[in-house]
Amino acid sequence: MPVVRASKAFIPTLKEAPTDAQVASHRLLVRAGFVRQLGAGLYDYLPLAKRSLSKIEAIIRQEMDAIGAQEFYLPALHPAEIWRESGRWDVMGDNMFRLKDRKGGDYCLGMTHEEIFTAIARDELRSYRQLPQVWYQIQTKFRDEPRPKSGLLRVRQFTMKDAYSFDVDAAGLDRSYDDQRGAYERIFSRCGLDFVAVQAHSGSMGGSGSQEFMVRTDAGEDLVAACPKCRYAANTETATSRLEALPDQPWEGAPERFATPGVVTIEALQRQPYGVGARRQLKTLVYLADGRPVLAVVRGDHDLNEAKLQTATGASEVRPAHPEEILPLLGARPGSLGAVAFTGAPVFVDPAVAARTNMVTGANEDGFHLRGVDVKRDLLGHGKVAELRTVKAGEGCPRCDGTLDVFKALEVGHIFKLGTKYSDALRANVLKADGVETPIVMGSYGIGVERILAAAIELHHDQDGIRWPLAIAPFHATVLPLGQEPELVQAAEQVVAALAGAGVEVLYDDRDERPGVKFKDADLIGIPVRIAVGKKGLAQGQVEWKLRGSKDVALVPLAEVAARAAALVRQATAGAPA
RNA sequence: CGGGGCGUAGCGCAGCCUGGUAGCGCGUCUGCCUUGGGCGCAGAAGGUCGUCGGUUCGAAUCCGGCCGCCCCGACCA
Repeated sequence: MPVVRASKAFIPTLKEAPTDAQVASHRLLVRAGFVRQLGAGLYDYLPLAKRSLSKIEAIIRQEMDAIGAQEFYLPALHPAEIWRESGRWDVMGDNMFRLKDRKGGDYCLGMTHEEIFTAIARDELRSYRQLPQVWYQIQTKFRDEPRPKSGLLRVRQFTMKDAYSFDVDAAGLDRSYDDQRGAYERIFSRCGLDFVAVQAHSGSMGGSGSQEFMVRTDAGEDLVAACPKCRYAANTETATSRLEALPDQPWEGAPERFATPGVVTIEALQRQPYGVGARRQLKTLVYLADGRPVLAVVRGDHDLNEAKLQTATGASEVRPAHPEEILPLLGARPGSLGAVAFTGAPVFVDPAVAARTNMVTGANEDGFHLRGVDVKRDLLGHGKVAELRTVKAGEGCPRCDGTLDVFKALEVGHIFKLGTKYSDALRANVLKADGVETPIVMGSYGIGVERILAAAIELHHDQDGIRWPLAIAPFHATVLPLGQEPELVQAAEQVVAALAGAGVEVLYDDRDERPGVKFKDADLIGIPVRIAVGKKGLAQGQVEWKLRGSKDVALVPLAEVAARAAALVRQATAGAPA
């Protein structure tokens, strides 16, 4: 095992981090000399980072290979045609980096590789006998994120392990999907991450089902709803909850229009003289789904979830309508909108209000509302029930009698049952045993490599720096001679040689620095085992053994450290498939 | 895309309001000193003040355009 000497290594640590680093992983990666920023969402990975990233990739490879997945390496530069075939050249919009070649042909930088892998399957797979196939690669992806942020957590160029499964039928897909899920659990565990697998929104990938692997951290951008009593856990983009049924006072006859001058908020309608509780109001929101207007109706005190609206409409993109788009459509401004008897656009109604009666909503006339609205009678004739609202912490679990917890989380992996969306689009078919041609049933499975790195730091750090899980630490151990005296240096080099001989990866801090500097850097970089060689200990033939995660310092005979470190490394990196 | 902030030495910042000398800390280099938690002393190097234009005798400072970066709201590994 080669030894790295700190005096020669490029490990540019900093006393102060740039102020624009907001999250712990970003701050520490910069301070500890792992990364530097090149541009918005673009990072230089320096040698320390490269070492850790390579370890993460190695774990991913081992687990992929263990379930029979085969590694590929495909281009990151794609001709536009293949994306046009699947229809995603347009769907991906501004998130895709696009460019032209010298002849004027359209190209893009790959955001993901469903199209490319599916094209290979289409061209090469003919028979069900060749299935299942599970293919993967570890490769660079490019996404022109509207807002890169949080260091490595949201960037424009990143490394993804993406895998694709090809089966004859849904049962085969289920098996491939389960294999991947198992591999993902082992990968994240081995990388030292606590994670939860949650039910997820499929977004632009399409398909029937998907799960995200989430790391619970405030640095994350997703919200997960989870039940501590049962296994239920879902991204709030799909999570549902159990709500108490609300009693409604009876109301005879048709809705009644009443004047509400100047009232344009739920809040205002709650106040006197109206006194209409938010839970008795219908909130009507106007959105454009792929450019076409739609209405979303939720309870007054509930929040619309745009991802759910996207699912309900089947659109690839939804956005709130501008006020000037709303007025001509509904004849009123926001604040007086309602969906009663409105057929000018599709209407979606949240289940929480589907059975309600005697509700109040806008009359589509500025300054007027309607009361006595019976949702089933007045809205569901033309409208459709669809999950639209965002669940909140404290609501009932939809699966048991528990109470939902809602927390922030970072997505590190996502697995999808794609079905035949891409095989249909690209005509990737095989012949079944009965001689009939059938579209290949696909799954797609992604892991963000740099996100694992950053997530591990979010989970494992303290005031002094990073506390790497041993399996993905840039080095297993660091050896610090606490002075330049020949006997110290000689003893340190003896320890270093023994460690290297025992298969331990060592950073040897041979710099002519004061002990304080070496201790600070060792803590900052976060190497799991620190072996300090000082005069006092050496007089007894001992060196200091300290683990980054603990306060305890042990004196260990010089001759025993290597075996001790090797045992620790063996134990911590166990779990690799044979 | 909507809103806010910033751009001055490698890093962190002051100077700008009220135009005229570009400064501080850390880091770097040299020497001495020190050697168990980012020591101490002395000396030194290092800046087209993001960029283009305007105002002015004179612009880091005032005005305008552009570029870049960060943060807050809608997207994803």
